[in-house]
Amino acid sequence: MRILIVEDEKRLCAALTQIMREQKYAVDAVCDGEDGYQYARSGEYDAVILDVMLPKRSGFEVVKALRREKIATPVLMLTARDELESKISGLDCGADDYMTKPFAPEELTARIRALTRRQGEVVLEEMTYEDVALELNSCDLRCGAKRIRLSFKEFEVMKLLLATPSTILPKEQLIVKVWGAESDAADNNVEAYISFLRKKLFYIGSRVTIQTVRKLGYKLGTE
Amino acid sequence: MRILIVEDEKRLCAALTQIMREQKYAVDAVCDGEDGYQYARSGEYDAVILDVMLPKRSGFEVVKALRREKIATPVLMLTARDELESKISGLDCGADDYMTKPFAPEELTARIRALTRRQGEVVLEEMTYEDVALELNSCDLRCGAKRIRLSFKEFEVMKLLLATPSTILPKEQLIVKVWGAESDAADNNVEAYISFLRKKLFYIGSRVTIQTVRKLGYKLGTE
DNA sequence: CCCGTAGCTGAAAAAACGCTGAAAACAGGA
DNA sequence: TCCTGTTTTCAGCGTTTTTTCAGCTACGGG
Repeated sequence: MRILIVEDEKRLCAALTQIMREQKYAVDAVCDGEDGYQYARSGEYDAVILDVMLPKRSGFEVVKALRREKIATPVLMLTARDELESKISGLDCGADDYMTKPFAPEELTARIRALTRRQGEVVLEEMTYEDVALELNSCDLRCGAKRIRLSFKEFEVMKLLLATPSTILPKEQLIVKVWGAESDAADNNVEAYISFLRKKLFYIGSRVTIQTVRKLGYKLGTE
Repeated sequence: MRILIVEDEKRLCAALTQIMREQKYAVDAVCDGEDGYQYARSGEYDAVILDVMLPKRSGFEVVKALRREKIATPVLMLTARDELESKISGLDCGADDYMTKPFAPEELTARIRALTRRQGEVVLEEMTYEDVALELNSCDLRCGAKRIRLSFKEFEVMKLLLATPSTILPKEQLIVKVWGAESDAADNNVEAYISFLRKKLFYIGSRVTIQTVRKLGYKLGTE
């Protein structure tokens, strides 16, 4: 779940971000109405938390503009207490809910839950190199019609290789990114996984290979 | 536009009725939870204003009962100020919005406008994937002529799986969306329901399967 | 051509993860 | 209240993933 926070007051913005992150939302935060509008119109968010008083464009303008473009992302407006007029115009502009400052974190999260309850999300993506594709949503490695499921760590390693297809990926970096900096994984762990991946690449009949660069690391190539 | 008001405090009830009538809504008012429930389940209202503290059945019970019967009429809950817990449970129970007492008439009308605006949304009859269909009104899972009733949680889980058929649905997300973010449901709860659903999919003879993606979650697929 | 280092890989052990049947706890309706 | 269907809990089991290890191969420098 992705949340966009549009709030110019630095401290509040940081607080909001933290609260939502704790609830496992992916948060982006911007601090003026123009940026808020530009980000929100991408349509990639599951909800927007929008202050009314903002530099450049007010929260009202932002919602109105979004709705005019048929962007239906739920919007929760933030208003100062005693700005009843704001509340009303906010809802009439097309916001889905509003909340007065200050507020309890629980209230915020409950409201966002209510707003996002009806959402579904669809993101399709894959990384490719030559004739192989790594399907990020299923962890499948595919070549033509043949496919095979990768385990979690295999997937992580393959992802890193595909991320920088032309450059050499040092073992050290693989260890840090896949096993974590703290871990005491040895070089041989990486070698084992490279071996697994080679078998799977072979199995699906790809002409992509993982090439060893002695003393330096690995890179993708073709036979 | 027809509005149902469920409020036991006589003066408040009269005030609400008057406010809404002034806005040209057709208003029915009842004063206990049982009546509120019976009236609301007729489904003939465009919105319900529902107090939490009510004789016979609490507002929570009423919403929950309505939602269980798949009555989607928007519900605005009324709670005393400082009953944050109530607010949260209200939204989690299936209410669409809440408002604290006392409140300004303009706020009430604005909120009702917001709630009734959402009515335009298209309501899906069923969600399908390959040879299975999930009937949203009856909670039945169907494959060809064979069908089986799902329990509420089974239904919720299946709905989420169907919402993103090609992508992996993490357990974490299932817990948050089905059990609620606050809940202390364990991974095993999800596993138990996946197991139930698999049995039912098998029972109706579908070729759809729920595939496990270790460490990541579940997704739908076919044998 | 030989040696030493680096890397590879099969097999097996260890750990993590997930599945499921059964029972208990719970909730709602008659 | 009891009964029924739902949800939670738990323990044991099976599977997959991950780690480990040992023997092997490939490479490059001298």
